[in-house]
Amino acid sequence: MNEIKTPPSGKAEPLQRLGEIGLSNFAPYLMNRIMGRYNADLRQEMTGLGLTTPKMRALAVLSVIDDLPISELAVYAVVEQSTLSRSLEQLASDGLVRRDPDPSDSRVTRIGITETGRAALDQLWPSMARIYAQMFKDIPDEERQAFVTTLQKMLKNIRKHDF
Amino acid sequence: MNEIKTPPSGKAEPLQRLGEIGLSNFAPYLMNRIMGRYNADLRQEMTGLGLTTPKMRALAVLSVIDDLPISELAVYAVVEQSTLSRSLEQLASDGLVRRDPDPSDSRVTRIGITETGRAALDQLWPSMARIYAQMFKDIPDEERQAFVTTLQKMLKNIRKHDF
DNA sequence: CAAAATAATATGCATTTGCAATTATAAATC
DNA sequence: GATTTATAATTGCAAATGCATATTATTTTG
Repeated sequence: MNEIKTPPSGKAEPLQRLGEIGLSNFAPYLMNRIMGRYNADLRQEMTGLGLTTPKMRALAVLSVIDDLPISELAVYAVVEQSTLSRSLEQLASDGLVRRDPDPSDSRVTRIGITETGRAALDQLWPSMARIYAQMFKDIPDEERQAFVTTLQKMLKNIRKHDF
Repeated sequence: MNEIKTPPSGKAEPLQRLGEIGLSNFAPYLMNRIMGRYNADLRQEMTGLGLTTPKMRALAVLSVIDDLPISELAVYAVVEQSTLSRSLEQLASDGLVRRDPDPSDSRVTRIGITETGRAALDQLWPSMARIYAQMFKDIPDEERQAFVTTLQKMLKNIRKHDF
């Protein structure tokens, strides 16, 4: 009772509606709810540090993969290119990132994180880790791992780029 | 190789940084990436129908749980209350929702979906279902079910309200 | 190799957003 | 039961967002 009905096989069925699935069985709904809270909670911590969600995301990505072209960073950071452009302007003027012209393609600007940028992120990290831990409270390691594995498959299924 | 290091046991460890975990092992990152795509893909379909993300979310929730106070709807729909207030204004004037005063508490306005609202959502639903199917392509039913179960636990862990 | 098509970034602008403050009502406290 | 405190919803406003476009550089094509 309460699981998603599986089509018997093959044949196209009259599309199951959201009301029949139920909000709490619809993965995208649950994910939006969870990430809504996660991002809102984090935003509170960021404002104290003068960061916004796009800025924080850019820094977070750069802390792992450095020296990215802006367009690639936009994909990784899940921020609109135009929004990111403006965020980077500020991050650069605050000395949290560096802008380097790409030597082989002069259209490209590569973004790198500075020591100051890393420090800013480090200040935020404990909050991120805390909210992360809260999310997975009482969820066994094995389940967590399986969950991440599924997420990786989903990203592969849905993403538009190869990264 | 490439899994999250588990603290040996007990003792507090020097916090593991994001770079060590890796973006593709960090669940919130993956979830933001996936939902970013999901929402962006959906937005495209919505604009054709004159809907925005907040409006669509309100309708989607109402299609499952009707006659909600605005403040509760805001939580379910993951939309800021002030934003929702304005979205509902438009939905109401377009005849997609109904606004009823709560009989027992005159501060409260209860929102209900109209037939027209349901019809609008029905028009969008095939796209939602298609993107949903794409997300879970080649992911076995059992895995999908386990994934949703974990999501439900996570929401319980992180949410601020009892619903 | 000139012309056209594609790509990376920035920017103008209208719209949307989120925060704080406001208004109206209800509940709690003294 | 009057006063304080809390809750629901709206609204003013500055800031952020997304789209379309502009600009510059590269690649492709004829």
